[in-house]
Amino acid sequence: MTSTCYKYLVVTISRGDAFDPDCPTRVVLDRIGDKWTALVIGSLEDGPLRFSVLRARIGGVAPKVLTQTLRAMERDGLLTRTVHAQVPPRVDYELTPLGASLTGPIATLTDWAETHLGAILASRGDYDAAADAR
Amino acid sequence: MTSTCYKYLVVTISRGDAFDPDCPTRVVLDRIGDKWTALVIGSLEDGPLRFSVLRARIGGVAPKVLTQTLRAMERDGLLTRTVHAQVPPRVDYELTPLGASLTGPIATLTDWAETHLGAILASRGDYDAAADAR
DNA sequence: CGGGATCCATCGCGATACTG
DNA sequence: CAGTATCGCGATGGATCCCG
Repeated sequence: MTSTCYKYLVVTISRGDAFDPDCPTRVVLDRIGDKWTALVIGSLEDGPLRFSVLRARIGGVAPKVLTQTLRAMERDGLLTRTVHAQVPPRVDYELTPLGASLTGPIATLTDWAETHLGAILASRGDYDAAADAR
Repeated sequence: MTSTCYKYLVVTISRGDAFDPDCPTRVVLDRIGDKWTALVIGSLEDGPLRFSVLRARIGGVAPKVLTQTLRAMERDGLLTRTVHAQVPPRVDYELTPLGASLTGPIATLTDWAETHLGAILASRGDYDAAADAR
């Protein structure tokens, strides 16, 4: 961790305002840390999808919430929203280059998660067992 | 994104239960996506710190919330909590190898965030300006 | 000093119903 | 089809007070 951004994080920590809304890591974490954004990115990796298909692929997401997620991502320039003037309505969502480039960092996180999930789950088991014993 | 974990994500998506609590990416995202965990990891990178120092370094975090964060991280095996039997009490927190290894993926995310923050903020500005115009 | 206990504000998220 | 409107729950995070 030697990037300027990390320095920024350290600096903001020492300044006591690490939650400066312009802290890059915070901005990104607030976006992909929500419940559906990472899943949307994964679903759109192979190409554009329309609203209903996206909704079916992800499963279990309420229309309102999916709309919220997509709007936030559009606002951040992660995807484009294309309305086709026809009946019935058809709206396509497609990752921008910016959004597609986020798959890299997510993959890194995903690889780490896959490698270490066992350790995390085991640690949780131990911790809870020790707590129960008391 | 060709890891097994990503396949797992895709599979769980197609199964409609992508929020299976055992989805590795979800577990990790739920932890580092919270408000303070990433900051704690950054603060502990250079060595162990005691509670009060950690609290001062991060700034703006309530004792209760910091305790919650540290306990969750301890439960997941990301750090160790060492109570020194002395008066006044002294408790040290230190990253485990597992916790330290998380700095890699976080750095990747941080680098991406630093590189693209400008584009995100610009996109937000455009989006909001267009919305205001209406 | 390092919390535990309690109360509380906020907000993400979800279920349901309705519409251009 | 692709949303919007409304209602409301539950979890996170915070403020305050207290204790070993």
